[in-house]
Amino acid sequence: MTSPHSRTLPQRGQSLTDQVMNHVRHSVVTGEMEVGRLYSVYQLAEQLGISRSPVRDGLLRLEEAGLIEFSRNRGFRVIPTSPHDVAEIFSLRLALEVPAALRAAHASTPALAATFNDLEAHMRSAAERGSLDEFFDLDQQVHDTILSAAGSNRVRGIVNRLRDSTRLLGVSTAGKERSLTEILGEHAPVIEAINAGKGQEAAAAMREHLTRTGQLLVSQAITAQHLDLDPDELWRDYTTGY
Amino acid sequence: MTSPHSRTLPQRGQSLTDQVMNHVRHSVVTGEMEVGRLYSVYQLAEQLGISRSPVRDGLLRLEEAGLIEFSRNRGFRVIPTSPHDVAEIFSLRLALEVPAALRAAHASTPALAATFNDLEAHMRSAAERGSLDEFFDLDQQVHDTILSAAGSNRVRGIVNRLRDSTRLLGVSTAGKERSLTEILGEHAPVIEAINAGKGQEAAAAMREHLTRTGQLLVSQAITAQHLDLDPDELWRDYTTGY
DNA sequence: GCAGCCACAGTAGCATGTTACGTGCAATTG
DNA sequence: CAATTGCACGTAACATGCTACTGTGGCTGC
Repeated sequence: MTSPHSRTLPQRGQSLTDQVMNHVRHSVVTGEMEVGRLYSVYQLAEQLGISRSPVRDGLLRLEEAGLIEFSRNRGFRVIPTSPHDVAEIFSLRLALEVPAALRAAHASTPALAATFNDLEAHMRSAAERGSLDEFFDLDQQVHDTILSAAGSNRVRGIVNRLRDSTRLLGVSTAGKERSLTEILGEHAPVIEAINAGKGQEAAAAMREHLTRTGQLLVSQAITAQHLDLDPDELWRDYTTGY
Repeated sequence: MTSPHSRTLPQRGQSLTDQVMNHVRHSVVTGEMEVGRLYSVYQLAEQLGISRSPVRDGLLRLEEAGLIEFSRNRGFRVIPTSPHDVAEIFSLRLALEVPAALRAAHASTPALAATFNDLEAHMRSAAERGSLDEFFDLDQQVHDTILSAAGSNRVRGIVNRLRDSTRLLGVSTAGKERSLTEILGEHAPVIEAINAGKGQEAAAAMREHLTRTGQLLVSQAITAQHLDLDPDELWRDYTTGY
């Protein structure tokens, strides 16, 4: 059971700890692991055919990131992402990524523009094919590239961590292909403004994009969890000031 | 040495892992551990008289927080905090804490005001006694309380993690007692505005406070590391847009 | 029927053995 | 003398044994 059989494809550089983290993240978005249900380190280690150490290490890091929660002597569970959480996360992204777009515009280069155009083309392709996984992956890359161009390396890490918490909602409920081309359409002005070096416009476009996406996800979270909340009011509560 | 003797006092809540994290943090600010030098898990475990597991766990979490860095099969080292890092960190805090001050003002209550006044009194006392440790501890509590009142729980975690990275600079170089009363004087308007429910004023005062502190720390970092940089220019580079 | 007690199962946390790998050094060779 | 290769050492990463603790369900007594 714990022997190193076929599954042990080490996949260069990728430590078992990282693999565990990816496995859990992936299992959550695919629904393989239920939110709220208790799991144990023992169980997961056996399932993956590895020992408890890397499993424990990975889970500890996921706990640090706020994705899971340990219940003392009972196991761990995936923390449900409430509409409040979604609103808070997007208020954060507004605070961080809107200024980053402005800064990225000021640091615009031809090489950067080429990267953006490339990413945009791929996104269009993914959207037409309706490939959700790929689309969201590219979406993240666009945002990451912007943050990188803005020289905000710490923000990159923070935003990437926040993304984990929202993705399970995003992928599971955003089944509308219409949303994909819509989101794509929101990216264009951001990229265009950055490439043109127009900071204020880039910031405004980014704000628009994040606001739309955030409001959409908040609404989806509310309906998915059968809650009786006013999405607009909730959104306003959390984004006031940002 | 490694046998389960008297040291096995269960000690509520405080796990060995946490103790390790605190030890490393403390050792860094006191200069007991040199920035950039290689240390090993083995070494540290023996020094603390515990096994490698909790040491490793704690260091892994510190790595996640960005305080240390593992070099595969070589050991770990404390990551140096460059003036650029300081500037980036404060640009982040500006983006997060200024809106939080505004939100806190909107959520002001008498109980909150009492907490603030209490903290302020303690800070004054600490400043007069020149107790740096205590002062910075209280400073952090003030900021934490503001974030808490603003309902930004994720921001609390993020800011607290950022603080670790700047503290080693702050404590080791900010030896001037003048700075303490100065910082204290900057807190007053923030607290006052929050208690009065005046959001805009609270935000402006927080911006002022963070700007001053950040610029001071950037300058200190530059001189401490004997670099030839213009603090104002560096500061402007990182805080544009925030 | 209810409350308190107790025994049980499962878990987190810690200790320690094991393995494979990166690094620097020294010996060897062209 | 310089470059290359082989080797020894120290380390991270992983595996696994162990123990104390805690929440849970069944049992007993009232």
